[in-house]
Amino acid sequence: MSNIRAVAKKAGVSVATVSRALQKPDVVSEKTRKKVQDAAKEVGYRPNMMAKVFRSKKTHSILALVPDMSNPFFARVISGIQKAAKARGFNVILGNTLGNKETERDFARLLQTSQTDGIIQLSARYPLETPENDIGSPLPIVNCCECVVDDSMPTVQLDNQEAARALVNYLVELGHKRIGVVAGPPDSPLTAGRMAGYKAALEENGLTFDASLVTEGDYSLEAGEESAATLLSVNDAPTAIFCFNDEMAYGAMRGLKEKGLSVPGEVSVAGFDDLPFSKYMEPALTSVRQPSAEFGTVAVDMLFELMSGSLAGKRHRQLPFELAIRASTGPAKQI
Amino acid sequence: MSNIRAVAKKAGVSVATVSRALQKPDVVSEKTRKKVQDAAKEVGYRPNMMAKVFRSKKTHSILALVPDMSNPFFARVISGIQKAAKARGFNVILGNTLGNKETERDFARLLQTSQTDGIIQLSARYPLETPENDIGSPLPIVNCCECVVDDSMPTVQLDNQEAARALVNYLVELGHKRIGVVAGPPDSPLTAGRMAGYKAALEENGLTFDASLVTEGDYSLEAGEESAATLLSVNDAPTAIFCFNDEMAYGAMRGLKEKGLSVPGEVSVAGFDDLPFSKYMEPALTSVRQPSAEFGTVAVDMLFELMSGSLAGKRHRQLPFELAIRASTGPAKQI
DNA sequence: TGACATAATGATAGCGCTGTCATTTATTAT
DNA sequence: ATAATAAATGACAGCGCTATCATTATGTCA
Repeated sequence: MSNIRAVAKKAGVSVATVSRALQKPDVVSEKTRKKVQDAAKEVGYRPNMMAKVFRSKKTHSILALVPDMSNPFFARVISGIQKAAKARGFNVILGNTLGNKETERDFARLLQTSQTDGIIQLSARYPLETPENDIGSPLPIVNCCECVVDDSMPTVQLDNQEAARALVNYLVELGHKRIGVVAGPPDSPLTAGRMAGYKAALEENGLTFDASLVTEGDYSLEAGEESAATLLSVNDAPTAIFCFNDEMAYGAMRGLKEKGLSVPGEVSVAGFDDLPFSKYMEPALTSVRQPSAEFGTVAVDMLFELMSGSLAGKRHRQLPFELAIRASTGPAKQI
Repeated sequence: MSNIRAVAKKAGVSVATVSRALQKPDVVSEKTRKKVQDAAKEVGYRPNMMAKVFRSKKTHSILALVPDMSNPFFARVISGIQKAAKARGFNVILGNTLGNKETERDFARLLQTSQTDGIIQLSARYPLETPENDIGSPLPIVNCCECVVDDSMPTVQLDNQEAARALVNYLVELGHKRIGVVAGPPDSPLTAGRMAGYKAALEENGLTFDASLVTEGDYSLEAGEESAATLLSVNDAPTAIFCFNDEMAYGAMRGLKEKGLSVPGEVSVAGFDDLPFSKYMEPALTSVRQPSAEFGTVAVDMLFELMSGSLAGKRHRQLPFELAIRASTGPAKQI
């Protein structure tokens, strides 16, 4: 593999000039630039990026930490991240943690061993919280989509509470008084935010919170199906079910139909995320739209500001949600 | 940031010994190994991976080239790739090409500039085919899921032709004589393979091929919807529609319902991929199951064999498909 | 015990590149 | 034309690590 020295020799200049001609073309004369470029082409020069990275201490790559790649919502966010990163000449390393704490830390170590310049994490847990990992200085990490407890971490998020509140308010307007919830994992701040919105909406409409109407799911299709069954077995079963993501809503719809209940005739179902599929479900799913790809873009923007030290006061950005009202929700069945 | 020299000093040994103690623990005495490990911990040593990579010329990363991350099928394959790579201590760099030729080449260049050890590509086009990129020696690339024309490239694939044939045969058994197709992009070998299977099945059942029953789609939900409309407008419209992926099948089902046609009562619909969603559609979608995660695993296995030079004779591996018969297909409507 | 093989360690070059500083060349002002 | 300034280039150290080879310590056997 030809190296920078071969080019220098061919072009009759020093290696430093070659490096300059290729990296910062504006500081060399047009004549030598041309000379170097020709020589590079002639000897088939391919810069060894690893040497460059090693020397310059910039990897030009960011790590995307995600609990589950096959989750379509995350896939879309990552797609946004990748596009934005590429536009800046950065690569994206994929860290699929499967929710595993150890794996998260393994990946986070990439940052500490200078294999990546920054991290965008799509989960709640701060991956570097062990004392062993505490190296004092703030690391370039941006949290995306999740609520985080640590206020100092830069975040891009939805106002989950407000979104949940809006959706539940809409269900109440339709006449629903018993609204079931298929929530996310109980320890997640995101779950907490949406639950808070749910409760707020109940309260402002004079409805009492009933813990038996709340189930927990892991965001999978199966979880939705099981939760629907659970909710139906409750005394005075709900006439509407609010799932904390669309996949669980799909599962719930299936569960309801298996019990012979029509959606939305007998039970309304709503989701969260508004995946592209949701429009195509039968009936089409009511959901809260999250600007998935934009999450990625904004997160990348923030990470770059953070890395360049120019992250202005606003460490927390909020993207707007939107209610996507479709056919899976309808007037409450009169009892 | 403490480096290897600091550790050496602390442990009272040479840097070479530190390197050995940490990289190949079995060649140093137990005593010094312990000494070095303690010293490393004490000074908070974090090896600079980039220096290591630079020196050893091994990046321990592979690139996954994929046309569209948000395609759930690809997302699952990548998930498999990532898991398998991680098990071998390798990272996965994500290359979302959006089908763009230039972008593909940009990413492929990572290999040539020693930023990655190998590539797994999930698209058909050979990314390094320009003369500029031709550096003679065979590069460590494995093709996954796609059919490739170039016989020398190692591949993991489904027998797409056989799978399509099996599915169409099944539709014929149900009594369908006019079977529409929503195919993939016309230039894709994968499309060609499945089309060949479709035609073969028609032929062996004494049915004549009718080009007006074939539409092309880009694997999107929308394409399926539009294609369904197109197929319905044909003279003597099909009683069954075979889509080359599940997403288009979802779209087709929606399109049919919009025209007031019942599935499978009036028109049967089948897909390809068998995404987890398909079981949850209403009606549940008949499809060809592809072992998505296993694709990733096997591709990684092959890539490692290729990189270590131990790839045995079999450069083409085939994974088994399975028909997932569900409610979206039924007996042909009698005319 | 001495001769030899083997295991463990040390000394050091250098991977390919970039950043710094010194030097040369071109440009402008006087 | 000369001095002062700016632009362009060259020389070279060294990033942190690993690979190689030389050296020393340890073990084995007659």
